[in-house]
Amino acid sequence: MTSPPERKTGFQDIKAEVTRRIQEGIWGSGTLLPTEVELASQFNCARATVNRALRELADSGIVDRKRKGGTRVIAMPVKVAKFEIAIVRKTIEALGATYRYALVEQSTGPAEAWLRTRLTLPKQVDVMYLKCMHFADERPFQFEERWVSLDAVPAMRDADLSKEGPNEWLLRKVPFTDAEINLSAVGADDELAANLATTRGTPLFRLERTTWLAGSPVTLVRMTFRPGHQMTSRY
Amino acid sequence: MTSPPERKTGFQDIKAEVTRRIQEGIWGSGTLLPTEVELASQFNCARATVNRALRELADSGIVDRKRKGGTRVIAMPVKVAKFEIAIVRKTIEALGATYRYALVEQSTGPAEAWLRTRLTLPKQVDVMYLKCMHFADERPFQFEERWVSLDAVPAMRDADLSKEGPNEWLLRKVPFTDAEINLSAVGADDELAANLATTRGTPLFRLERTTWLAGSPVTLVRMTFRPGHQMTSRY
DNA sequence: GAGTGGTCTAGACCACCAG
DNA sequence: TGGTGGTCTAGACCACTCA
Repeated sequence: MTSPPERKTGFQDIKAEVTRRIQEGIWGSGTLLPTEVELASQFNCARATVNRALRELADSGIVDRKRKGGTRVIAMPVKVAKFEIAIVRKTIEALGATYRYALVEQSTGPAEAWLRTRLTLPKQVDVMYLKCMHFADERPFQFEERWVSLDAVPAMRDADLSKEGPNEWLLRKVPFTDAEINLSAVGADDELAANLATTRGTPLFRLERTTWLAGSPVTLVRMTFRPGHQMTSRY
Repeated sequence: MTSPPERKTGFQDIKAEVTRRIQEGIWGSGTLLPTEVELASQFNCARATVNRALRELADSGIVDRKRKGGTRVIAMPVKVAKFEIAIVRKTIEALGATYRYALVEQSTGPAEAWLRTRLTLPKQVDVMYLKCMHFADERPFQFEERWVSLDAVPAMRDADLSKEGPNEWLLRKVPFTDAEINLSAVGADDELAANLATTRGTPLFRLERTTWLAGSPVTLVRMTFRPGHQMTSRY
């Protein structure tokens, strides 16, 4: 026989096969799939193998699983897109450009009302306010504004941010448990225009991230990118 | 003894404990974690349980795993943010608003050069071009432009898009295997300004998605949102 | 070559929830 | 309340890769 190696049925094969059946309409929207036991029998493998395959499909938002209810093909899938949020330096280096960082401004003072609201901060907490620039091949790439709770990160007072950006400093020093990311489009004001070498009103892509450590707010960062910046994801 | 229920150690407990140790700096950046066998022994559970915990942490971008190399804490983690991309109607209904859809324009013709490039289309393929609007409580919410390969979706020619948006129609009829999502900020041109009830130059948030079915391009959709729109993700 | 993670198995018990 | 998925176990073999 010239039969090829013929690998055994793995969870990846099952994922592929189930996906195929859904995509080809064999199992249309809302269809109730066979139980794990049945599928295991059909695929001639252990139930755990089927379980892993279906569990991962559920994670991807392809099917919905309920105890006793079985596994169903999701009718209008809420697709989940994963975006990789790397630190700016990595992003720039990935573009093949040379990275440079510059601290523009640094100050400390009590948190303003809007910031306390945004961070869920108790009254009267000191925050450090930072402005910095990230360059790619000496051209402006990203303007960063950041507010750091000195209550959560007292060591920030003594941080040397002349060489290393606050992002990397914080990543090294302070862990966080929760984050909220917010994407939007804004028009350049005079400061943004000046820093990003563009004109007032230019549409710019902005990413804001708020992070907490065990319920306590750590930092809010507002990153505004040079004109034309895009975020991309494949799945 | 008044000992509490004391659930057995599960993979979730292990995930939590490992996460804690990383966050508290017990296992700093780059640290090599104990092997699965060792951890299983420490946690008094089966290796498979540790395996699942560590595998999921690797999926989250917290640790890096290599055969023979062991499991390491990632130094500068590339955070993965998951954004839910629901159909517009769902998004609007989730806001508690009433959804309305309107088809603005529809035409069919050969694909232009830029589109062929964008979709990896072979020469001379007919595409359907669509413009539609999505309203929330009768106010403009999203302007949608779409190009559909009639080669991949011949049934599109006969689709009734007067009541249902092309997005929902396609989701019901045509599966896809791969997608690329692109986020950017654009300034409103005259058409966008008119459709989204704003003024020329207003910064707008845009989401473009290209989808393929088994390597063949299906559709490219360009969704531009009303001023102030944001996308949010928590993790 | 040897150590590590990747995966599968066969069986078991449990928790949730639709009928 | 019974059926279904959720999870764990103890063991096994394999595949990658580092030294």
